[in-house]
Amino acid sequence: MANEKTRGRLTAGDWARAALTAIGDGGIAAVAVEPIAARLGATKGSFYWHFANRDALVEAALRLWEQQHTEAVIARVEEEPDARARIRRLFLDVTTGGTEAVENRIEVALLAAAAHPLVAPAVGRVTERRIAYVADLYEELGVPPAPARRHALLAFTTWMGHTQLVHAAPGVLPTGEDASAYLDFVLDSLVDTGERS
Amino acid sequence: MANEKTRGRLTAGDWARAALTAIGDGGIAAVAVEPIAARLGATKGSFYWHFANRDALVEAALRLWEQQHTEAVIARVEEEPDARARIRRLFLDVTTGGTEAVENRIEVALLAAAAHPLVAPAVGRVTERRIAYVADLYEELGVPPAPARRHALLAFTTWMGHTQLVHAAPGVLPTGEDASAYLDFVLDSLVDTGERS
DNA sequence: CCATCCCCGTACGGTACCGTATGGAAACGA
DNA sequence: TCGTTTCCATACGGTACCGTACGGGGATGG
Repeated sequence: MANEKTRGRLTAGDWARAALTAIGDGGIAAVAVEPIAARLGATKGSFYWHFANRDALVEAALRLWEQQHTEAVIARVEEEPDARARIRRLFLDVTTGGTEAVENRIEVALLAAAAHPLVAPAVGRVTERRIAYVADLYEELGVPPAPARRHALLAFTTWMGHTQLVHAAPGVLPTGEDASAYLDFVLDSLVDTGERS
Repeated sequence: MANEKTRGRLTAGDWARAALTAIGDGGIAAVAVEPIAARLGATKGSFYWHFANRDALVEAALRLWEQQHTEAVIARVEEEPDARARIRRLFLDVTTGGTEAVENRIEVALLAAAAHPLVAPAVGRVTERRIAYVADLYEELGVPPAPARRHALLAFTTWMGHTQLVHAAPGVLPTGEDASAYLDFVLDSLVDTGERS
């Protein structure tokens, strides 16, 4: 499999993508030059021409993640016309993809590495960006800013927890037909913005 | 600091505790014999007398975690007389402890390592055990088994997400007085078992 | 006081990875 | 075609860790 386009020569982007994949497979510790080089069918000689050292590769992978897994998802959700539909879409996008979704594995790995000096700022920015976006969605539903922020925090918390649960113990979640029913149950509890009180 | 009691000689339990601490600090990968030995003021010679290899140490640490961080927490919550109070207590116990809570760091690290062959079964058992316990709490509130299971899943999901958020980006959460207000907001959304529909 | 066993330190070989040095092949402009 | 630049493989030293071998000291029972 490896890399079929640009056969032979590699770009810095190729290395960054491979590093991000490695993060999904084995966490930050799996961003090791020699194993990734082998996976790309190359050697360290190539790597140290494109990057100064291992940390630079980690940074490049994080930039890739920060750009792809935040802005891209938001852009996709923005296609939905209705704000209520966007919230549902946000959860569906993340839930669909199954247990082995690479996206989720990367999320979990980076969350666990939040103490890492290179990871911390990226995770912080992405988290704040996502919560702010969800808060905007609630405001579009007519919720005032302060409660919108609360609802966004709870929705994001639920989203993270769900991702973790799917990743760590998929067996406890409902399967088949019950799966979508449970998802509706969760979404209803999040989209209910307190009309009753 | 190191280990002051049992000065000199070490037990297998000492190694297991140190390994669990290491997991909290740097994940499964941080369970390395020589660094832990240094932290205990000993050498590998001691370790390989008490354990066959590194995997055995990981297993011992996981057994310690599985026992302490599940049954102990449940036992403490069981002290609360009212079921509603128990649910709140469950969240308060986990939230209180601050950002740097060792407990949370271990949770996050193990969740991220759920793909590890030694970690997977432990995480699976603990997860199922916790969800079943929360489902029991909801049933004590008069909720039938099926919806109780759904509510327990959502509550546990929220709990996990909250733990992740506290660990990865504590800055996005409300601080000071708003913190407990937000917590009440979350708890209300979880303890509300659908009386309105 | 001595022998035995428990516990541990030291020394060694092996593996995996980081980073550097250097030569050379492939692409490219003139 | 030829020189130059771009890109990469090989080889090397250094570090951190795993697991084994072995020897010795300290506790303990007689």
